Amino acid sequence: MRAGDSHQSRAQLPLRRHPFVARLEQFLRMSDDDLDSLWQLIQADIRVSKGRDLVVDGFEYRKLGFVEFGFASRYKLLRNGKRHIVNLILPGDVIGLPGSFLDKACYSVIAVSEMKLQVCSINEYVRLCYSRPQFGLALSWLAVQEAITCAEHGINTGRRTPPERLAHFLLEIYSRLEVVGLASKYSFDLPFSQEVMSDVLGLSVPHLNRTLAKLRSDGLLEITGRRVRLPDGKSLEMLSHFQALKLTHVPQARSLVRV
Amino acid sequence: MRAGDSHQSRAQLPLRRHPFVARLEQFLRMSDDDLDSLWQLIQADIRVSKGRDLVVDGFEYRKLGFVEFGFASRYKLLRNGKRHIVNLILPGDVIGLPGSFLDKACYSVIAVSEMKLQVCSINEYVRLCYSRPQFGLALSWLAVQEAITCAEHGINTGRRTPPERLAHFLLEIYSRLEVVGLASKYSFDLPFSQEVMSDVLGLSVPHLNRTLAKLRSDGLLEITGRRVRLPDGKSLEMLSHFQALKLTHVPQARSLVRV
DNA sequence: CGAAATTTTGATCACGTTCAACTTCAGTGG
DNA sequence: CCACTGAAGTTGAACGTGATCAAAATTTCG
Repeated sequence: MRAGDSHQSRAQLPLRRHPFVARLEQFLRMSDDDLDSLWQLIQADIRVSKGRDLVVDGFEYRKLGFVEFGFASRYKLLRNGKRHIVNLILPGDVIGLPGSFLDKACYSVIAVSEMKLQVCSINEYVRLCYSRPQFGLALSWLAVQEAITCAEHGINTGRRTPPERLAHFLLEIYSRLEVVGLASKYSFDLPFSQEVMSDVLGLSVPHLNRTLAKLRSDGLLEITGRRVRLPDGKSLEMLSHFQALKLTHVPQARSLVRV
Repeated sequence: MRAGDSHQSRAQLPLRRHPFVARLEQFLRMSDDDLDSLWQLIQADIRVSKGRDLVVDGFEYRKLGFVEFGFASRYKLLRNGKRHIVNLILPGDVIGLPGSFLDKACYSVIAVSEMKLQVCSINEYVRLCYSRPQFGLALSWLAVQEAITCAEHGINTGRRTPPERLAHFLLEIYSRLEVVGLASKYSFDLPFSQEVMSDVLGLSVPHLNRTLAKLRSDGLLEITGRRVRLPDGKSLEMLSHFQALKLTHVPQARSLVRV
């Protein structure tokens, strides 16, 4: 933890406990030195209030933002007035993926709650990748995870019934929050309105509401205020064909002996 | 082209003309030397016949396959017997993304036509990333592109009407084929049965068929055998809210001067 | 406390699924 | 060469699901 001390005041929590780092550690072993070189890229701590736009569809965005806390949604507005939420952004997620890889962002990102994030420029990050290639690989791993999440959303809306979709959604959020220490024992805080969830799942608000009621009456879901509990996780997993992702570790340079 | 000559016999076409290289060149400048070091990873040329499984859901897969020609589909079978195709794999695409990043692949890949691909082990590729970090970045760019494609499929099935979906799908395939030189002037060969397309779009086969008929009668689509023509690309783009992806270039090491 | 946002309930209706039959086409062997 | 086969494409009718619209109930927040 020694190497990170110089930046503690900015990060305001031990680096190793930042949810983004917790996520990286799923698949990448980082020395204190690695961690420190990553943190030196951070240009600013940003606080964002609920409802603020972070990325706007059609405009250039060339930063990476590591979410320390708070929630956001990445969405696209269609010409017919409908909105589709491509992915929800949770603590530990990166904002600017995929926006920073495009001339112009193709989705918007809006804060769903008060948020705090650390921001660096994408060019700084790429420079780091040239000196420490494992960060380029880490970025690949993150992007692959993003791709899988989106693919599952496609399966949800394409081929699953509304109760299956909702069950899958709840389990996905649960498992993503668990990785960063914000959920355990099938229980977590769900800071999303039903309108947001319906735009993720491709359902109308009334129908989502009825679907929630159904899962509740089937004993698969309990809601108290913002708190969600899944009393029978296994049944939910069966119902929704949910499988937790197990990412491999990024191989380390020295372990890759030429055959 | 000098540097690649030693491997010409294996690649069987000039390296620069391989569709995967054409795709990479969208966003990465590669020297002959870079290209050669990539091609040295190739362990085998593989030919696959129609209907063969390349990746199987639930099994380990630790390779990258660069498609020289032919088509495949990446799909998941649900317990209720339905199938959802997460993405179609075209010439220039990579097989094993995302499968190689997981303990066990979470989707299957099946050849939809005769195929040919060049294969290397994922570990060999990662080793290359440590010596030439731009390949790690390239992998990120590819994964981001994959994520965006999947996200658009989610929007398709979540919030677009069947004609919009189909229009978007046709334009997506067109623009992906165009990048690798297999389509031009809004015309291309579409080697997918209606059953495949319906599993991409989350529609039943009869309804997809009627939707095809509708686009045809609206003068937005002409089909002769396998050949597809989109007589009014602009209207299709309007109808489906389609936007071509413009990926940024991967910054080169020397262009990233510290501020 | 009042205003606004969110959640819940109800009634109607259109869209897309399902299932079935029929057609067309490509490939194969008699 | 034509008959046969199986796959792919096309069409039709009936049904059910989830959207839509509207209104009431509840919660949140200024």
